Amino acid sequence: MPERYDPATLEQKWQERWAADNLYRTGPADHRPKYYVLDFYPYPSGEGLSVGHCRNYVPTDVVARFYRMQGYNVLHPMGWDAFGLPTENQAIKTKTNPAVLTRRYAANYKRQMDLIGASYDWSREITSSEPDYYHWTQWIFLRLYDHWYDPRLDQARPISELEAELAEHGTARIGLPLTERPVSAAAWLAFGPLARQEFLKRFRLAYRGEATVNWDPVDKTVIANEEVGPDGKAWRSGALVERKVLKQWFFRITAYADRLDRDLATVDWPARIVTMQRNWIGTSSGAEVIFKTEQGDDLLVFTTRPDTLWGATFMVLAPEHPLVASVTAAAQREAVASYVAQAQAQRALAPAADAPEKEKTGVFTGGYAVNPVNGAQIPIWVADYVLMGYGTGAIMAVPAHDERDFAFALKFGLPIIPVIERPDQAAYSLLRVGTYAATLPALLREAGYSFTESEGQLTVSLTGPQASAYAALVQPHLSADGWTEVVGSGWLAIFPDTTVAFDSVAADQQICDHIRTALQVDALPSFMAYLVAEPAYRDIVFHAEMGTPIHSGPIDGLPGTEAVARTVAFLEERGLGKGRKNYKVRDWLISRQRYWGTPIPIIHTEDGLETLVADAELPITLPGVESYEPTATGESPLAKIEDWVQVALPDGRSGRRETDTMGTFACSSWYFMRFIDPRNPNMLANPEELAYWMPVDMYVGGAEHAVMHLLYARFWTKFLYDLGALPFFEPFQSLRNQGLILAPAKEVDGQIIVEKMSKSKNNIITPDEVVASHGADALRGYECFISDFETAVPWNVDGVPGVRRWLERVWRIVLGAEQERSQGAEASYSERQLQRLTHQTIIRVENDIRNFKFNTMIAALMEFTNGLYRARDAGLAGTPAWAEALKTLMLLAAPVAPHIAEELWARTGHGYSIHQQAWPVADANLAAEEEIEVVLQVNGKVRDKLTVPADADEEQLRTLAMANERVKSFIGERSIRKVIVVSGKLVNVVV
RNA sequence: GCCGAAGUGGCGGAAUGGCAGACGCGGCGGUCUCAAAAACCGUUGGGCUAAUCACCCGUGUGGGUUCGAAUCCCACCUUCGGCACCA
Repeated sequence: MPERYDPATLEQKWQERWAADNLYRTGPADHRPKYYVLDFYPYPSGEGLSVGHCRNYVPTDVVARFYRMQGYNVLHPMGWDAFGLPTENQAIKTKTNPAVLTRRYAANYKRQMDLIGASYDWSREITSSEPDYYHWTQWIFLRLYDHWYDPRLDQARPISELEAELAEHGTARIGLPLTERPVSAAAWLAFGPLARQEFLKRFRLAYRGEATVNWDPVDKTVIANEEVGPDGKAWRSGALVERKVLKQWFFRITAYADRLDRDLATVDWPARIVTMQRNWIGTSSGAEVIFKTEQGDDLLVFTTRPDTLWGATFMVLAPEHPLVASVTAAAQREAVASYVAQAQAQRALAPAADAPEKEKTGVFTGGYAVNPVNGAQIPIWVADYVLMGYGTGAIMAVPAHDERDFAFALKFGLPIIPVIERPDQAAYSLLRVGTYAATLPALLREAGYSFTESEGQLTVSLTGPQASAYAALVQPHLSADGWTEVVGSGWLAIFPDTTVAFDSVAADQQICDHIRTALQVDALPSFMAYLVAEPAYRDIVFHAEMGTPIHSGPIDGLPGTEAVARTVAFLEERGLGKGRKNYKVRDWLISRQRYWGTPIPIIHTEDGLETLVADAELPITLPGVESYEPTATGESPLAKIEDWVQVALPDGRSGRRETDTMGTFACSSWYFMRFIDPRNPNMLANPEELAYWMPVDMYVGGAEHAVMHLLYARFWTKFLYDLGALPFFEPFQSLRNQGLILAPAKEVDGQIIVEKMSKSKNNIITPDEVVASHGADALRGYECFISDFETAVPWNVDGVPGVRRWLERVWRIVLGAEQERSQGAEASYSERQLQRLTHQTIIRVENDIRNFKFNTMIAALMEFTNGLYRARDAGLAGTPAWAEALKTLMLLAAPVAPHIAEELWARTGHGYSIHQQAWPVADANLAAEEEIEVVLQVNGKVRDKLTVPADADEEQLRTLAMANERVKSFIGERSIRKVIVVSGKLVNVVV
């Protein structure tokens, strides 16, 4: 009997040997093809790794080992995304330096990664909280600050080039949006330094703007969104969170929005991630539109839906809008003044975060503007739901297709005219009790309309195109004082004497007059106000979707996106507006009022100017201090450290350092480049090495990073590309997301409960405990085998022993085939069959690794092992096919089970190391089947199976099928309508 | 609310237009053993049945496309992930 498989001893032995030999050290660029396989940058927490994290690290390790055996130069590094809130909070709590905590946590992660046999090149380990790393985060910040985005060249350029252009031409050639105030060359030259700084802020890719933070009034600190409960109270203090506006740093990612969207076409990523990024960026073709006031002023609005312009029935100005005074008619002056004053008073009281939507308020100015597309006079209102800081501070209101405008129009009785067809074309018509003839229901049924009846009231469902036919059918059967309408699509008001299309403000008035008379009421502000009050119509009166325009003159009937383009062209031809792409994505807020982050290399001088820290002064390091407690002012703890904050500039001026630090997304936006040349003191990374190794070939991590991290990293990569620092513009060629591993399912009161692993639930399973009981190879195998790679799945404690049993079987079949035989009957298995299985398995395993099907890769290896047992019982041990099969099994198992593979390799007399061997090459001829099973179906049901030569053609299959007794009996007397033959698969006889 | 996914035996899953349930866990029966464990062999979706013959049903629910649907389309239900200061 061979020695028992003892993972604890042999795993430790080989891990020490591999480390001593630097087996996984990656050299510089060479002649070989490269493969860069990277895990998402982990944040080392005090809790260490769970088996859930290993779902990421094991598969990438399998891939790295596989590509090494394929002859690639493989880069497989690991480092630590170490700045951030959890460590800082822990530091405050335990009064320990966060750098010390980080090193402790990272060392533990590294120990665990070694424990599971991960083949990282630790000589390239990086930590983003170390000065030699964040030096280059700061370096990139300085370049962002010093560049602007030129839309004409579609790339970043030095800000000095913008200054030169401004001095010569002003903004005339830059193509500013209409909303941006232009500046002439003379005006620019007349600007003082502060005015220039303010102006350039609008262009810089890193700039200081204003943003609202969550303010905890008890702890007197800025807190993260996740530290605010759903009730708007701070987790720690329980205080009601307030909002506070601070000056903060942003990166102008919006400048790159178009390229970030466009270049998604060049990457191999899961489709859902691409879609999520596209939705996040949210490109839409909007327009700036000029409305003329009665006084002849231009009233500029921005709209994301130019296709709805014909439905703009009023305008709304923010209370602070500069034109409020001039458009207000004398009669309304007092009302407007008092509303504006009230709105301003209210704004001073910062509303709580996510306050429930309050009732709309507003006041009519008495003034009108002209809708540029149809010349309609539309009233101008003032309301506080329009914000001066957003867009132009004025909107065109399209109440039929914008929810806020809809609510506002209903409240103030303004007309609402639908101008976009519902995509589903659904419509309802309500026939009220006593308004129609008794014969009508039968007629409707006969005509094919479906309707429901309730207490004599009929609700008919139809579609827009049926509206006029429906009107013609119903009208003669309405009682003299009755009426009905088609609502949702088709839009008609049907009276006994006339049918009115609901297509304009005039029609709205006409319909209202009719209904007023019939209902004998005095006031009915709009047809829509009447419809909304009718429960049957509640869900169909309003929609905000894209669709085909109606009641919109020249764009009627055009598909949505074309309608937008046509409208923009219409406006531009007549000088009434300008197309402008609009993005949902907002600029990236980078400031954190925290200690534990990368310092921002900016100095604020006494005269109010921002000064860059010189490259030679980098890195600006964090001061070592005792206390990381936040200040009471909202500034970061750094602000209290006077000897760090105060700086004297070489020119004699004095200044204060920026005390905000960068959020950690900055660190993780370029780390994949630092791994390529991690110790370079002179530059971010050597350009030749970058050119060889980038982009990352395979990037693997959780789908929770689908949007932000990936978008930010892509943004920085494109920026560095524009600078000429990189020869590529997409950082991650292929991306895969592993599914979450949940805690083992448990049964409570008959209910199966599955939860996330978490410390608070005390249900974390660590790799340490699994390795201790079953070994790293069994853990690795089960991580692969547990489920499809991308699927979330609960851990099953019985799964690891199953994989362990497989490893035991591999151990015994390789080392002790001759000694052991099954007691069962003599098996029949040929050498040729074994050979075929060997080569089929090579193909399967290889394809599965390439396609991230690690679960079926393990299944293939298990089937191979089962086949070897059958072959042994058939007496094949010792044959050439047997020797080839065993060698192949060890090589194919090496990526997933590196320790046992290395041990067996050594014990079977092969040279160290199996991980430096070439991957076996499959022979397609040896793998080919000679005979295949073909299914015979009658009417799609399997009735028999035939074994035929693999190369049997369609005609042979058809003949065999028609001659088959079972097929004949199922056909019986019926005649054959069709015979479908799929070579190599089946014959289906249709009767 | 908005955006994005996923629903298949007792359990994890395989099959992505062509034999549903590969592989493993668990269960059942057996071999070995004084016995147990381990290991090995066999069996294991449901119904009907003397039967492991045959037949019928079966991939969240309802409809559709097709000679043929777990797979494609529509609607619904349920569950999960993200939503910009956790990373």
